[in-house]
Amino acid sequence: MIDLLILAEKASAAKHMAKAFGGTTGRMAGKTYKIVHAHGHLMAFKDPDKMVTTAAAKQRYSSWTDMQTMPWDQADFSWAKTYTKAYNAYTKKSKSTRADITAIKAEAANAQAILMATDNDPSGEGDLLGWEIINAIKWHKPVYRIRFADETPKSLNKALHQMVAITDQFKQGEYLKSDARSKWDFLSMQLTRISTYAARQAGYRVKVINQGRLKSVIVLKIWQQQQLIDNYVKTPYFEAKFKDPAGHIFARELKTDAQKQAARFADEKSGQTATARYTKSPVTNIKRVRKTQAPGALLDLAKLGSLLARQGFNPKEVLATYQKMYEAEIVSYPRTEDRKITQEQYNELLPVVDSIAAVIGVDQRLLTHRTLRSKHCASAAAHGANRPGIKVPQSLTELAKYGPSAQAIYKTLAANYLAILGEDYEFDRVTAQLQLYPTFKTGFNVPVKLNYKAIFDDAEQVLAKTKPLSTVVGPEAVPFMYQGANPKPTRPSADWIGKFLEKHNIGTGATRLSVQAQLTSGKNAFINEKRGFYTLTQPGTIAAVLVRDTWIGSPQITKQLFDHMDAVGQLNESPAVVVNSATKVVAHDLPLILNNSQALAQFVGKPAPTRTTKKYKAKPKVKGQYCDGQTVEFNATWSGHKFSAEERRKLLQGATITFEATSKYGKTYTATGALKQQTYKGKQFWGFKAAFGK
DNA sequence: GCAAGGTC
Repeated sequence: MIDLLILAEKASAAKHMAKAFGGTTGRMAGKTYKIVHAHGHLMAFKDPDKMVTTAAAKQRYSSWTDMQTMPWDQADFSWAKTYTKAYNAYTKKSKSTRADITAIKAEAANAQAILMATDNDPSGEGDLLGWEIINAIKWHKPVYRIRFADETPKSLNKALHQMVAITDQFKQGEYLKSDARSKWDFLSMQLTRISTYAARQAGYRVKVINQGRLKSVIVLKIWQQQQLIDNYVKTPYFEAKFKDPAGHIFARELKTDAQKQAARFADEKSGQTATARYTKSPVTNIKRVRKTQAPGALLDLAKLGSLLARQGFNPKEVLATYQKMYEAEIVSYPRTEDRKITQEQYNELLPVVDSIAAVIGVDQRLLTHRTLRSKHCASAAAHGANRPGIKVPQSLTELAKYGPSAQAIYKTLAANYLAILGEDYEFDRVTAQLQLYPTFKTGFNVPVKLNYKAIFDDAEQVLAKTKPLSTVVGPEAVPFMYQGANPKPTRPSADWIGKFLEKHNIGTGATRLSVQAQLTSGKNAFINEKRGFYTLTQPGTIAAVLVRDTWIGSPQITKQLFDHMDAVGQLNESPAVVVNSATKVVAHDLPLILNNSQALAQFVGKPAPTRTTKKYKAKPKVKGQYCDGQTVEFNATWSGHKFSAEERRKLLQGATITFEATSKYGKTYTATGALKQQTYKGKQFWGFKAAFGK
């Protein structure tokens, strides 16, 4: 018997704990222990029709076509969970998690208590997956919880001394809120059924039109942006500005629409007239101020994905390659939420920063900033921002075995990390104005010392390829007519969607990239991706048009969900209120989606005419009363033979008949048989059944 | 056939 069975979320966490506590089994703080681990969620909700008991309910919750069955009544559901299938990328096989549960159960049989040491995610997901396992093994003895700031030995040992008892899961806010979240998302599946039905009703032969609070928002946002681009009309304007001999532009700062209207003219002539009112003016009030800028935030996976998209790597490949590099401990944990690191994580990496620099060809003399800036420092960061691992590769070429993007991943990730060891970028801010017209101003930056920017330049993409202007301003500037235009809307891209999702706090670091990978791959892809730029496919356009003006397509829905989840987490609100709100969304969106299907023809073109192949042609039927009294319907023709009135009468009497049939190869043969109730693909039907072999 | 959230 051991005192504590320590349950870690995943293999890497278990490994770090073994390192911190002195082995997979052992004794620490006067207690014997053993470490086991899951791999994320081992349990998931059963299908809707498997969570209800009566035959009528089972029928209701399996329907994809009867809109009267929705919204679902969540009170009908048992919310029972079952094992999931875990996909192994190496064996390319899916395996049930049943074996993992059995193994943990066997270990628990020898333990006095379980210590839940899963991740401490802000969403409570670690608590949810921990309880799923504890419930699945039917554990009724004490449960303790630790929450660690990161997985370094120091933090893990510190957490161990702050162990708390959490024996009642229904009083634990973290569990309650993530449980409510998972039920909310589960109920949102109805919107996929509704959308699929709506598209088919409108005549589109679609597979599945997926909807959810990530998918719908992404697809709708891309569609709306595409509409803006399609409807964009370039409207030129003409405005008076000044230019000095070096080419610096002096202009008025136009903030409000009124200011813009007063200074900009739609026709060239008015622009010329306005410009002609000005004369050459001396430049005055030239100021040079030395300024500094600290390195930017560290990367998360979505940001890394979008940086690499510009180099032609797709999210799916980047995810897979990163995962392999993580398993080899060359890079840190991929699915992190963190954009910061703890002091411990910083200290851990410090001894190897010079060798990392050598591998990616960064000048080690630039790495002089050996304290962690507060802007990059978090008091708790379970995994910390995406960064290089403690294991440093010998060279970049050695990384090629992990995948096409491996070298690019390491170079980008390492350079971004090393930048925080560089000194602040130094530049001069130069400003000046015109003596005669002081509202006309200019301003630009002159680099003094690149410092961290020589390691990783976060603003790289913004820099134009034009030659920088001379830093000499003035001594005078002449008026000229500037021709501008209203800006063209940005093309949807991985980067752009990433920023949008982050702004609205939709999805987590892990799901933001994985849902984009999902939407851009497979036969039923909703998004075409090319070098990071997005366009919608036909099913993608259908999905978007269907959720116009709906709640599921609005980023506000996630905001509301999260606000309510926080209240549940604080035990200030009943979880049922959160779950109920999903039903309200379905009730609100159902008629809108059905109505939106009428707009499909306008935006995605008319559906292709239905194929009239033999396979889909309805066969003529015969109806009558069978000898047992029930009314039956069966095909009027069987294997090229049309039953005569006499044969039909006999068949309904239950008699055996014999006739000449024609095979599909044109050969005639004698068939003997009777009318029978049969099953085809799980569906029952009545029809002639030949007694072959006679 | 359905979600989003973990995981490999």
